[in-house]
Amino acid sequence: MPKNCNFIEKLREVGLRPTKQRIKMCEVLYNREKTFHFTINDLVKIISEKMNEKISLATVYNTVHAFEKKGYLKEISIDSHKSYFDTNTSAHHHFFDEDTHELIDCDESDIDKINIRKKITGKKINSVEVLVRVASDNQTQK
Amino acid sequence: MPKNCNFIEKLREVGLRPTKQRIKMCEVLYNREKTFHFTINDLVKIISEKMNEKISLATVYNTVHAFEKKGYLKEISIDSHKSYFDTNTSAHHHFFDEDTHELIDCDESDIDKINIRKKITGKKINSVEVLVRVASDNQTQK
DNA sequence: TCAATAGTTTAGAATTATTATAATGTAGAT
DNA sequence: ATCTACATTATAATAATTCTAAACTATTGA
Ligand SMILES: [Mn+2]
Ligand SMILES: [Mn+2]
Ligand SMILES: [Zn+2]
Ligand SMILES: [Zn+2]
Repeated sequence: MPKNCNFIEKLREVGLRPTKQRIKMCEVLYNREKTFHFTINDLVKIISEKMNEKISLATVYNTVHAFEKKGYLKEISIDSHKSYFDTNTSAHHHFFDEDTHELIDCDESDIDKINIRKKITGKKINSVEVLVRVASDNQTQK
Repeated sequence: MPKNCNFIEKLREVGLRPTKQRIKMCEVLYNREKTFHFTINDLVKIISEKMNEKISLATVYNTVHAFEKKGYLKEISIDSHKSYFDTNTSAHHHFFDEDTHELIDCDESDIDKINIRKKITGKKINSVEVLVRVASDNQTQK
């Protein structure tokens, strides 16, 4: 989704009513330079604290899932105890910082194309994604 | 963990008391030919239905986490709505069947070694795992 | 313009997964 | 056999998510 633009049109295009709440969420999610990785709680905090806008938690859940269904967001499974979402909806690889619990996108060029030799009969491959878990490299530690 | 063997010794070795419940769980988890992927609910069902053994849900949670901490089990994040565990505790790749929600191990030989060109300063790589999502390949479908 | 309508937001209740509590039970040591 | 630390259990508590039903709003078209 392009930045600094008419989210009303974008929402209409996919058949979502451009309500105040949805437009606000678009601003938070897509008015930025880089891919944004977040949890529902992150998003609620940003809207209520940084943007000083009252929004119901249920609406954030509803809207995030509406966006997901329409292809505006992608859910990422990294940590079974937390649900992450990603404004980059293409299949791509991630670094996951186990210290900060932060997700970082991996460029195409950072990892060679992955060749899968095994076939599962009757099944087609939908996506191939790599997760690289990293953590601080203090030799002094432990 | 070897199969058909003395789980009592194994448990003692890592400092877990070999209780009735833990031995039962070892039998379910490790008396099998292949890697076992399961959810807490799968495990409770197997113990109570197939093995006809009463066990408290809290004990299954406690014991799974005790095993995880001792390196007998590994948690796998695939689907943020469900927690999967794996009796194969080494870093390895998976196929995930989106139709059946089944996890399948990938052999070393099935995927070439993955070369990560990007470095994150001050961070070391803990693991590199690939998830291949597959689904039924019916041309007739949709 | 302005109701009619369908879709949306909301507060709060309900549900589900997981963890905590505290009483009871048991393994391992003496 | 007794003791003690640890484990199991039923149940309560918590946390994340979804449901419900009433109030609200964007859109349509008279
Ligand atoms: Mn979801
Ligand atoms: Mn866990
Ligand atoms: Zn991403
Ligand atoms: Zn596995």
